[in-house]
Amino acid sequence: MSCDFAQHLNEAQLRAVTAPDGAVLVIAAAGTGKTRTLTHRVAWLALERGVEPRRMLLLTFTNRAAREMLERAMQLIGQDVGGLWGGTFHHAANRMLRRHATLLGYGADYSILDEDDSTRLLKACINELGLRDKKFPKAEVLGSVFSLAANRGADVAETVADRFGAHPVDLTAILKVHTLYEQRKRALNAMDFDDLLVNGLKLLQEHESVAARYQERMQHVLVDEYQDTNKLQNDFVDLLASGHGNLLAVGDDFQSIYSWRGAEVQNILSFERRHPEAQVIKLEDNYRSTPGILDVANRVIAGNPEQYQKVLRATRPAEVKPVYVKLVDGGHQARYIVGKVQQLLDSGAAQPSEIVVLYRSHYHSMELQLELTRARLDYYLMSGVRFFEQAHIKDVCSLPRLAVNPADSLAFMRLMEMLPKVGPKKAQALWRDLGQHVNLRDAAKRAQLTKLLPKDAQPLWAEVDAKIFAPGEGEGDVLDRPAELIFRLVEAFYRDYAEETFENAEQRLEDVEELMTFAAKYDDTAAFLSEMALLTNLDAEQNLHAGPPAQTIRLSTVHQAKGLEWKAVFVLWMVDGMFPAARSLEEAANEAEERRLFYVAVTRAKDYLWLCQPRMRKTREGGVMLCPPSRFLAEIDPGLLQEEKAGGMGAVPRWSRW
DNA sequence: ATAGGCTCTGTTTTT
DNA sequence: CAGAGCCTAT
Repeated sequence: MSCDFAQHLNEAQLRAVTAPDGAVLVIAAAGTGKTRTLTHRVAWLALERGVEPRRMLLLTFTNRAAREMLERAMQLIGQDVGGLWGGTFHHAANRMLRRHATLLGYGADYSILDEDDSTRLLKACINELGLRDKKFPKAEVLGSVFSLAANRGADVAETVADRFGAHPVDLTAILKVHTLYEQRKRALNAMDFDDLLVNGLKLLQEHESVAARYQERMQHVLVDEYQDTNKLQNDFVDLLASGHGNLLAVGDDFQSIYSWRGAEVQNILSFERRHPEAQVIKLEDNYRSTPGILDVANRVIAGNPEQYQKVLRATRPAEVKPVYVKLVDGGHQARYIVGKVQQLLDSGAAQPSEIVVLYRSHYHSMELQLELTRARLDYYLMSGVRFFEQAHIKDVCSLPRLAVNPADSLAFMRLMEMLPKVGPKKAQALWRDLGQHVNLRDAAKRAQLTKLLPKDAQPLWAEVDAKIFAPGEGEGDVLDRPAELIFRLVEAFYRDYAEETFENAEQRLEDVEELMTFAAKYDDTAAFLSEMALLTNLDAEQNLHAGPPAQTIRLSTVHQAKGLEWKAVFVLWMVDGMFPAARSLEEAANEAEERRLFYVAVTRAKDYLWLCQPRMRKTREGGVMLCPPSRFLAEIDPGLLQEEKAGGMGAVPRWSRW
């Protein structure tokens, strides 16, 4: 049952793992065994220090990271770590708030609004205030500014003024929208993603007994990806650990890539100031990449004058240098990559699952997707579409949502708008006439609803209602069984609706099937819904489709590739305006973050790295536009790269129909 | 007045 | 590929 820590770890890792109580900051450069260190720390605390897993809190950036670490820790300890809290900040906050929301004036069964819900609600607020105007900022834009303010713990007015800079905006009107939005969320008994963090922190700050309870319970707080914490998360962690001071933070300031979401590199840079007795341990021995790749990585990041200077030290033998290819255009780039992928596969140099193509923005992968399809190469897109935010998933979840939270007007309207002759206006009128509260357990209320519906919808809904609320064979209330609830809605109504509404109804109904399988694990509708809302697209795919297909190459944004590694990495569109992104460069300070993003891309590679630079791109009007090479390429000494000539326009595919 | 169908446009990164 | 905006049918 014991575990030989000294044998599994290098000297620096071992110091981190066996550090005594108190604050510890681990600066873990890319590929230096950060996950290994964290999981061994958990195991060490459990085995050598006798800390029960349930007294540890492990905060991670993604659910995937949490799951991975818990699994590994479990293997090391040789027993279940079920009691260990592990997950994202949003998850941890939600877990606390589910228990104590009433202290903050929320109902215990509050809904969680995803981004789509938030935007809709904001739109409604803008309309209601009569501000819908070409010149008034769009709901999406306001949403992101409000969110930024929340995550920075900053003043909304200042953030808005800051964000819009010189552009003339009606600050007073924007603040009115914000106030109304906050009121509406309250009326809905709902929290958006930011509210989870805001209220999670507020709970601890304003309710000493609650804070004491969790401080007592969480004897050790461990935080992953610390460089990407924002003000709220940082305060949350500091507060939780303030009693015993047992806080272990792991991060790499070079990989801070979420400032646009309110992440504050200063949190990691000022850690020592805030925790003067903290031990600081640097991990610099890289086990992932070849020296050639590390040379490039070190070179790239040298352009950023951050505080914790560190050099990635190679532990692997030298092999080939990273490749730099100039290409004619996006099509050429796509054909080149497909060719190289085929070479890698044919030569046995890499398995499909060991290959990734990275890019700055989702749409950069369009041409490559076409080309891969033509070449009949399967690929797995780490997509930008969030599973839960797809229309059909939200449609079927609107019923359980309303079941849990009778004040959730968004869910109610969504449900009603699927009925014939019911659009936004009618749905709103219904909501008003029903007293802005629809408790599905109340049969009289449901009857009243049916009566208020337009004639075309009445018989349909009456039947749906009857089928959904028919006394079931199963035990307990249907409303408490999310899978059954969704199943009944689908059978009574949604299957037909989907077939009439969507071109790809079959596909969507398959998604719904998978959703039901997932839902079946829950006998608590509220728990199911918050889990759904907090799942990212990646997590959803892991959970619902039993992981990505093992034998396909991957396409991913650099952001989503954080924390992962592949044998062969291609980086697309190394062109100024795309990587770095034009919009990021509008503010000078963002260049450094784009550079860190490039650093993240480079350090994903274990053996092979290709940097691709097309010379031109298509414009909207069908013309072409010359692209200057990415400024980051110029920062790399030419000697560190091997330049490859990609012949002509690339081979024209044999089976091309054009 | 409102629902629903049609066309056009324009895309950073995500818990 | 979805969302805004316009048009038409009720």
